[in-house]
Amino acid sequence: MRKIDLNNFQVATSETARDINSRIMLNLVRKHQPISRADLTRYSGLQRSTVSVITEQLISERWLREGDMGQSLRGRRPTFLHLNEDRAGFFGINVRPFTTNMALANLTGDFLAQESMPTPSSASQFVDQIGQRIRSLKLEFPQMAYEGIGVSLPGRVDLSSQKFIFAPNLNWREEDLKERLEQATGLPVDLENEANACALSEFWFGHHSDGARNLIAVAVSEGIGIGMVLNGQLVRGPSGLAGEFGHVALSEEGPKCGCGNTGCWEVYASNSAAVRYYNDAVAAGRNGKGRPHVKNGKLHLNGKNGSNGANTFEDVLEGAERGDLQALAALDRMAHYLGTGIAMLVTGLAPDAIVVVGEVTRAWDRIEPIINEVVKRRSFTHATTRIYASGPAPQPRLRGIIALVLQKHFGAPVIG
Amino acid sequence: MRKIDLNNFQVATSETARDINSRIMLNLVRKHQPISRADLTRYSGLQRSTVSVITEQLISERWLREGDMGQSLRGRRPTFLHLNEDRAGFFGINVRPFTTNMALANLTGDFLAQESMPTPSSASQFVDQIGQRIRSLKLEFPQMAYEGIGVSLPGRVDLSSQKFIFAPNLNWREEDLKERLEQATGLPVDLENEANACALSEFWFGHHSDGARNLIAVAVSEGIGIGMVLNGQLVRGPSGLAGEFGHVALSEEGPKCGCGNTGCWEVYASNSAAVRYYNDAVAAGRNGKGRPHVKNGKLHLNGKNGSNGANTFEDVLEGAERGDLQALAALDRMAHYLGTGIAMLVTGLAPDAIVVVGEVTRAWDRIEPIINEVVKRRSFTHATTRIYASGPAPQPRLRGIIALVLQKHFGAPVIG
DNA sequence: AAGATAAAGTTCGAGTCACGAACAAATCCC
DNA sequence: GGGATTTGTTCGTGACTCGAACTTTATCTT
Repeated sequence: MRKIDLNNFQVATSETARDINSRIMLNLVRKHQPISRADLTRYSGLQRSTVSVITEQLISERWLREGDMGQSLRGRRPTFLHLNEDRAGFFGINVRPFTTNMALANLTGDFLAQESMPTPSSASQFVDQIGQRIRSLKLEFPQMAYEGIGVSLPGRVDLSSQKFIFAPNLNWREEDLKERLEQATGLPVDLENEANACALSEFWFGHHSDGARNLIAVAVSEGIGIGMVLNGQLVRGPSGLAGEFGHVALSEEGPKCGCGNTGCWEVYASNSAAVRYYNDAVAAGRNGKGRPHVKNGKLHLNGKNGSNGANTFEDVLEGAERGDLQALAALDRMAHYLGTGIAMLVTGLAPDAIVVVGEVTRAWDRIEPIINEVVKRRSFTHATTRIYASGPAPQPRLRGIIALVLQKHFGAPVIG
Repeated sequence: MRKIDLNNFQVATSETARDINSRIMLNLVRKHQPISRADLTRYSGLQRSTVSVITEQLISERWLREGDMGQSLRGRRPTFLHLNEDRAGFFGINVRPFTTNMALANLTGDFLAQESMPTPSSASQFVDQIGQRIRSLKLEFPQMAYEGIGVSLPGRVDLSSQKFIFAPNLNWREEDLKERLEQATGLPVDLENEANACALSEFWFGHHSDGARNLIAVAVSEGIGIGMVLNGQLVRGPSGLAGEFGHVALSEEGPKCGCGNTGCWEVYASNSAAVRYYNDAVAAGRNGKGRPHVKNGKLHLNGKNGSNGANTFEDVLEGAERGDLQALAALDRMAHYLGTGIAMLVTGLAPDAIVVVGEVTRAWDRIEPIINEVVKRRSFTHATTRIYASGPAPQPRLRGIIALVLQKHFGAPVIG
């Protein structure tokens, strides 16, 4: 039950009922297509007449289209309805520190086109380049009705100003990206944190989560970001800062983190942490020791990510695939701490599922049992959260940011 | 934006709009009463005619009543509307390990009667005794229309079966309390975890949280329970287990907790923990030492809560009020760890506010600065969460469980 | 082959609802 | 007392869902 927000509510008009029921129809078609009007009445509980009128309207607005006839044991054969794949173009843009991906998707969430480019060094250049690509894609697919743009960012987006803040790995200035991109393209733009995008992707496209309304995405890269869908809604907190579990301390003591705190989860379990473990082990190996440096009971931090030894997380992963013992040990250690943090999420939020996203899932076979063991040992035993690597969808962030824009048409209208 | 739950949704009928708008009216009256119809049209954006019809209906159903005339600078004077205090009796029952409180509240949430009794030793006796008291209260207030019963429990309630599970401090068997109480009283019954009740109390009755839609309650007693309101909704997780942050480990090593894990937050920061600190200090004092027992780097656990020295948390609080240094040290230590856990919540969920509930708030002046210092140092600095002790409301659990039942009439109808 | 049966889908009148204009009531100012 | 102003009500209109009746298109039975 939701409390009505008296600072920001919507009264119901005579069109509200149609609004709600159209959304329900769209969702039923999305889930069950191809589906007949008769089945829609059965699933929805609405009257046949009402379903007829609503679908007629959705067809005339090109959200739905009629397809083939279905079979029936006796009586008139049903006409199948489908989502209209030609309608509604959504652009999704996934900005990562070095690479930016872009896709054009239709109503069903399928990608019609996909592009990749080096991430520009400033927001201005980004707006220019994206604007240009969108214009040329629009020319390439002239029959689409374009609906909006979603941008996934490696940082948090302030909810009220829609400016993005905190992109430690992106050297853009805090700018009004949303408005500038809207002006450049003439389309509505939504910015979102990448972990939130991953959570949305699982929520809207993950078939396993059929009835799951509480999902958490753990986006592991240079840091760790958490995206939460609870009660079927993205949890962003009052200003968009919710989800920084990556900066929760796993122990009172511990290595210093860039955020000012010490012992943050992401200092132990991010890609950078694995690189550090690996470099330390390699260095220690050269010194004739078998263990990483430890000074007064604390981990020894070798400056910034992988600066010592110049290894990258890619190197660690490749090493592990080759069977390099030091790389495997680094990964195992990372997995152990991933498990520790995930145990915290399982205990505190008891979601249906937790999805791990990031390069590290390439080594999922290796790390999964470690994570499971730690979670089993260190979490509240009654929760039955499933933990898995982000599915076969190649680009969770990109699909998630598409889900964000799709939501506007498939989500329940906010009333009351 | 909410995704429509296709396993469990509600279509809109012709009455849906009225449903929604009535709720909005009720909420506006609740917030602004006394208020005129004219002001309701201004706040709501509905037409004067619509407001007239809706209020007339709400008055005929006795939700609202007309009151005095208001003033106006010119023109006809407005008729004030109020919530009808005589309508709608809600029973709230707060079950704690030793004492059970009960209250009868009206639409405005004011208590008309309040009772207290020792907590029965079994659920059967509980149902019998409560049934009897409710029958006699109904006779005492015959004009009320009774709407429901809410029960706050020191444990978690399974969402699907509505059985309560996990009441480590309550020796009742896992039983179908809900149905039995409904049969005994003829009223709908809702069970809820006490921390969730506290969160609801703050959300519905805390005037400070005017626009706050993300609140967390930290209920500190023998253990630590967390109740979360995020996006204006209680977060219970798929089966009602969300909120067990009390069993998140603050460090890899640490004292064993009853849950099986080690180093749980509540082992460090609950009332029982403070008693343990105090008893250890007293024992150490007798041994001529000034510090608690420590064995191989771990805290020394003296059996169960306060068994050594037979002190209670009440003793610690009284000791602190008298200025007993050992009691003050125990409290300070508890406060430190309360801060550590709260920092986790601030970092991970960045709510508008965190409310601390429990006996420990009697020493709030002492512990607040300690908590604030730890939170400031150990949480993500960008969040602006306010932390305070549960307000002057004498019985947060009781008010919260009333809020739970009130929600049914003031919450937004679930559509789509 | 004709009629019965059944399922899909449409049409239409009735009831509910919010809207908005017109109207009635109450009060102040000059 | 008359105009201005604000509150609150009445009533016709259009949007919506409902449900019954009806049409269309099949299969099954005899």
